[in-house]
Order: sequence, then C-alpha cells, then structure tokens
Amino acid sequence: MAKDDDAYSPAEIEPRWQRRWEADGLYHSDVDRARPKHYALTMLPYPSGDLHFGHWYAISPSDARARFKRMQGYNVLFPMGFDAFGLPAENAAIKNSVHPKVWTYKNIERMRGQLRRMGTMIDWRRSTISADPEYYRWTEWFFLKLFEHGLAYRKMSAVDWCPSCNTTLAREQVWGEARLCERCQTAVIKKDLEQWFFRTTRYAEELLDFSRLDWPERVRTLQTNWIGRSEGAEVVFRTADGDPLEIFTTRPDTLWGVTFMVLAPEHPLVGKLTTDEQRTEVAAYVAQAKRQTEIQRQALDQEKTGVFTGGHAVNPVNGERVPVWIADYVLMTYGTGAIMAVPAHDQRDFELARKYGLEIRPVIRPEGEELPDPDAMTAALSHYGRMVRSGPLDGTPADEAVAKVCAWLEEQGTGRGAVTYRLRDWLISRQRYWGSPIPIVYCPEHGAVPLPEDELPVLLPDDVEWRPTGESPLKLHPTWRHTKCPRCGGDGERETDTMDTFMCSSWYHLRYLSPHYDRAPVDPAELAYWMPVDTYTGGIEHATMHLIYTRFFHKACRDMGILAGDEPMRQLYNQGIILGEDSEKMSKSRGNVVAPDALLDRYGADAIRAFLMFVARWDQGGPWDSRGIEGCARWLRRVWTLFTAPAPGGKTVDPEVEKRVRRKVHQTLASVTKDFETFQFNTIVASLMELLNELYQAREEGAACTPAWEEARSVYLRMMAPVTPHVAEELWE
RNA sequence: GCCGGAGUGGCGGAAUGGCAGACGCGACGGACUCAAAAUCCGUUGUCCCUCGCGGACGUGUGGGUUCAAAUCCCACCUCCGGCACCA
Repeated sequence: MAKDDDAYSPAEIEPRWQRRWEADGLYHSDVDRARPKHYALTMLPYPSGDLHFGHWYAISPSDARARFKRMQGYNVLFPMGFDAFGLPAENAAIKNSVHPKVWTYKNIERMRGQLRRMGTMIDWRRSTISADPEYYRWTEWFFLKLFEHGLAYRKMSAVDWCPSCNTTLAREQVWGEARLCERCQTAVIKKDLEQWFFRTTRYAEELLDFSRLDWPERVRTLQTNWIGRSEGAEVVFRTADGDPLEIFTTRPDTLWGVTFMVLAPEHPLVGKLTTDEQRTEVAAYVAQAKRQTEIQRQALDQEKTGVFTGGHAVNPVNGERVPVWIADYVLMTYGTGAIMAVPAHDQRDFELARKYGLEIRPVIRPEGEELPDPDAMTAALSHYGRMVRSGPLDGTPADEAVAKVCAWLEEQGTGRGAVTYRLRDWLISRQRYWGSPIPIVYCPEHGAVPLPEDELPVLLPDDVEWRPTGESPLKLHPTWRHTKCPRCGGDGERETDTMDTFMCSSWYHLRYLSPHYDRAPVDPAELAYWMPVDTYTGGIEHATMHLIYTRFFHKACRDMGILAGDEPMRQLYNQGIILGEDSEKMSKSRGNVVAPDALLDRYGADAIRAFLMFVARWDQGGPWDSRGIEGCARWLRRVWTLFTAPAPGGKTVDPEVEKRVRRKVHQTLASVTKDFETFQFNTIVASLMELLNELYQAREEGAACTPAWEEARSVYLRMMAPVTPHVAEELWE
C-alpha cells in the first residue's frame, strides 16, 4: 500500500510488481482438472527487432481479457512465442553481414524484455521459438506424417515465383489483380518447377463449414470466397481419336448450345489434337501464352484471343462434332483446363465467337421473351430460362434445368453433377535458407525417400552463403546436401528447399502446451486439457493464409489420428491497425512512427494499455493520438488521488448518496463484464472513467468511509486490474 | 461483375426499438499561482427567442412500419476491404 502523500509513479511501481509476479510464479499456468480451462491465444510476432505499437495493440488488450478470464476463475493459459524463421532474417543478414540466427535470437531477447515491460501475464515457461531445433524437429515430423498419408506430394508445375525474394510462393501469398508478393509487393512471375504441395484441396468442402466456429462474418466470407465453391457438372466429350476430353460447367442446361470447345494452351491434349496445317499457328500461340504468364498481367478488358487447333470433339448430348480451340482465357489450374463454349450464354465465349465468326446458338429462352436472333445479339444472355432446341430436355423450365440435365447425363453415362473449387493445394517449398528443412532424401534408385523419424531433426547448417544467387543457399553448401539414402544406403541428396514458415505457425499453439516434450510434438495430457484454443486474437490479414492453413493442418492431423476435434480455434476476434497520427500506416519512410519505449518511460505501461483499449473500437483500430494518452494518464492519477488522498470528513451522509454509489458500482460491474466478454474494450475504460466521476461527486457528498464506499473501492480496483494491473495491485490492500 | 463491412458533433467514439451525442480529446470561460506546469470548477450538436424548468431541427439520401427509429423494412448514394477471363 502506498503512502497517502506519494504521487502516482508508474516508473517506480511497474517494475516492482513485474519482478514480484515473476518471483511468485503468479502467472504460471498448469493443468488443473478442478478448474475450467481457458486457452487465450494471440498471434505470435515475427522477431523483427523492436516491439512496435502494432504488437502492443494486438497483445495488451488480449492480455487484459486473459486476465479478466483468470479473475473469473478460469485456469487461463496466455502464452507467447516467436515465428522465428523467414526471409527478413536473411535480408538483414545480407544487409548487415550478420548470421540470420544471430540476428533473430538477438531480436527475440530484446523483444522478450519489451514484452515483460508491457505487464502481461505471459507464462514464459511455455514460450517457443520456431527456429529452435527442438521445435522444427516436430515441424519436420509433421511433414513426414503428411507425406505418409498422401497429403504431401511433389509435382512439376508452373508456380508463382517472387523475383525479389528469390523463392516460390503459395497461391495465398500472391495478392490482388496485380499479383504482387505478399511480403515485398514485387510482381510475381511464373516458373516451371518441381515443388512440394500439401493437399489442402482435399479439405475444401469441410473448410467451408464454419458451423462450429464463433468467427467474424468477415473472415468467414473471405475464406468462403477464397475457397470458391462452384456447383455444376462434369461432362466427357470425345476427341476424333476417341480420347476423353473432360470439362466442367456450371451451366449444364446450355449443353445443346455448344458450338466449339476451348482448351488452356498448356492442356495435355493440345499436341495430339492439333492438325499439321494448324501446327505453326498453335505453337506460336502456346509460346506467346507461356511468355505472357511471365509478365505482369495486363488490364482485364483485354480482347479475347484464340487459335483453332484443327481438331474436333464430339458433344455427347447430341453427337455433334465441334471444333476445338485454344485460348488463354481458359486456365489450366481451374476445373479440367478445358471448357465447352456456349457463346450464346457466356460472355467470354461470345466475345471469342464474334471475333472469329463462330456459330452462336441460343438454347435458353427467358420467360416471356422471344429467343434472341444470334446475329442481332450484342452480348451473351447469361441468365437462366426455359431450355429450347435441347433434344430430350426441350422445354425444361429454368428452375429444374440444371438438376434435370445432371440426372440425364448420369443416366447416359456421359457426365454427372460435380463441384469445383478455386482453392489450390498449398505450395510449401521455399528456395531459402532460414526455414525448416524438408526431411526428404533423393535417391537415384528410390526417388524421394522420407527420413526415418528417429533421424530428425535434419539440422540447418550454420555455415552457409546467404547472399542471393537465385538458388537455394542450401544447394550451394559444399557438404550438407550429400547423404545416404535411408532405404538403400547408397548416395543420396537432401532436399535443399525449406518449408514455408506458415507451416511452422500452423501448429505453434500445440507446442506452447509442452515446449520441451521430446516424445511427440505435444504432451497428450496437456493436449487433452488445453485444446481447443478458446479465443484467438490477431490481424485480419491472415484470413486467407495462416487461418486457412492452420484449419487444414488441424483437420489433417485429426484424420491422421494425431489430434481430436474438428477445429483448432473456437472463437476468433480480429483487432484493427493502429495508425500514425496522420492516419497513415506507421512507417519509417513516412516518419510517423510512434515508438512505445519513449512513451513507456513517460506514462508507464498501465496508461498505454488503457489508452490502446480506449482510443478506438478494437476491431477497427485508428490513428494514434498523443494528446489522447494524456487523458488516460490523467484518469490513472485521478484514481490514485481518489483512493489515497484523505477523504473530506465532517459531513453527514445522505442514505440516498450511498444508494446511488452502490447502484452505479453494480451497473458498471455488469457493463464491464459484458464488454470484456465481447471485446468492447473502449467502453470498459469509458465506464470506469464515468464511475470515477460519480465517485468523486459522491465523496464530496460525504460518501467516503461508508460501507458502500469500501465496496466501491474494492470493486473498482478489481475492475481495473485486467486493464492496468500494476496500479491496481499497488492500490489493493 | 460477385461477396462482405461501414456512414452519428471540430475529432475518436457511445447508445441495437424508449431522454441521441456516454466517456475522452480539443476549444472557450474561471479558480489556484509572481508565472508556468499539474490540479480543480463551469460551458461546449446546429439554429431561434421574450434567455426559460423555452422552442425548432438533427445520426449518408428518399420513402415506410411503430405511441416511439441511429437502431426494423424498402429503394438509393458514398467510402473501405476481399475475389474476379474461375467456365
């Protein structure tokens, strides 16, 4: 308890309480079956060097909520670790000639110290670093499991390559129409490479099911769009040679309107279909298309182009022989890489048909309208309608058409109802040094051979050349790659690519539970008690990357018998971004970066914690306001004064005043409790300020030294404890 | 084009069918002080007036439901985010 004449001095009280909590092990979380558990997880930081306000904004309100849950009687786990592999370490190494490991671990030490000054309840015994061999041993182990179960595979394909980062990227890491690298904003190009993939597409349907999750609408929508489910039909056409040519369509009701087909330029049947007289033209188009994928995509309204292969295919619904074209608007990576073209009812096909004078045949009549004259059409008629000129299904009304055609196709054995997804398998190979090795050895005899589990971890060598060469640094290491084939003992070579760091972060929430356990990635007893994560907090930017990967990872592990339950994180909440005072993103180049450390010295962690909760709605974020923090500092000084200064005496107390105090205290308690539950942090601080104003008023009216006052003080300090833990401890008797 | 989110004082925001603008910032006036800082008190949506315990208007726009709408319904406008030659 502070002496009454002491002024509020965070610089004195905060380190003292932090030392005390640590010495007492107050925030150690251990399995305790007698209490309900609460696993509060916040997205782990990348050890970039300094803890900035983005970190504070993500972590300190999450910590306040974890503390609130703890005060409610939950056995709370609030851990923190570091996503320590990744390219910035290599870039820093190149720039400053420091080994990535040295740079990373130095930053981690620094950031741990900064995190401690924040006054969090982090249980540091459970911290993990994904670049520690005792961590990545298990990242490698998970790779082996996925490989063993056919969920990891190696494939040659045209993959996205960032020329600045010198590595391939997952489809999720290529952003926007301009196809920029998620990390460095460089335009991504295509390269044909043999790479490792995880079979995320196997889980596409299940990933669309959010029914067990309390996740924001926004994230669910982003993931749903990303997965991109389309319902339709698969139909098998036949080439003149009798080869099956499978297509996917969402409009099987337009099958009788097919007047040609279009293949992606890379489609495997292109060579065989192309006739001698068309060969030159087709080869030129294929070469041009290939080149085009290597440059930044042009505007979307570019004119459709295509080339006739000279080949034909037969439409199974009517036996008609239609020409087969190739065009670059058909993508090899979606559906089957081939389409049936119905120019009357699809705008892209319409444009190609108009350009090259191909037949346009309307077979869908909108209700109450005439069938359009193809020569007069200026655009495709894409809405549903009654099927006409459609053989046995002629006259089928719009609402029955698709289902009826699917049933009919199945009956005929020429097709069936089908679903296609936009989601691609997750490309995890990176041509970089500072990542988890892929535990595979290539043997001339046996191909890609997984290492036995007891040979893990494959350790990263320290002595590498990390300067950029366009090749994986591990490939240039003189000895590391040379090893023996685990199967035959003959000479073999290690995989020199490393894993996408999103692989490391797909399971870190499991490693926190038992960071040093060495018989499995996670101690089964800890796993059974703590999982799933109860509340997960972090930025929205991971909606279609980390948050898809970790859900995939969990489901895959469930099916491999490693984990239980269908989802890793029950509730998700996204905080916004704290901007510079000019409402722009904080950045060194703009010169609008507000550094937490200087403000910490001036105001203390409690004031910053309170202000970050108060400054804006947490889910929205907003600009930093250096005057606003004065308001929170003033609030804490007023709290200090109210509870330490001698109460004015000599007045008689009106029972109504006492009653008013009690009512206000209990109303505040109810609203603060509700607001903690629903992440409405700004109104928590506002309610506490409001109550403080009332208490000042009541004290003037003689309420101090009454039982109601004692209750008010006790409740007040407990309500503020999660927000401003140090000052609450100091004032608590 | 498809999907989602958001529009409230000078500013951040509160109120999810019941006194719009809580709380804070800023601003203005005052107390304390030789002075400043800190602290404290008061005023602060807009407009009108006879200045009161007064009146009118007011939550992107236009309609509607209701005794009552920032909140519910319909139509639109603007801004932000995602996806997009996805068959």
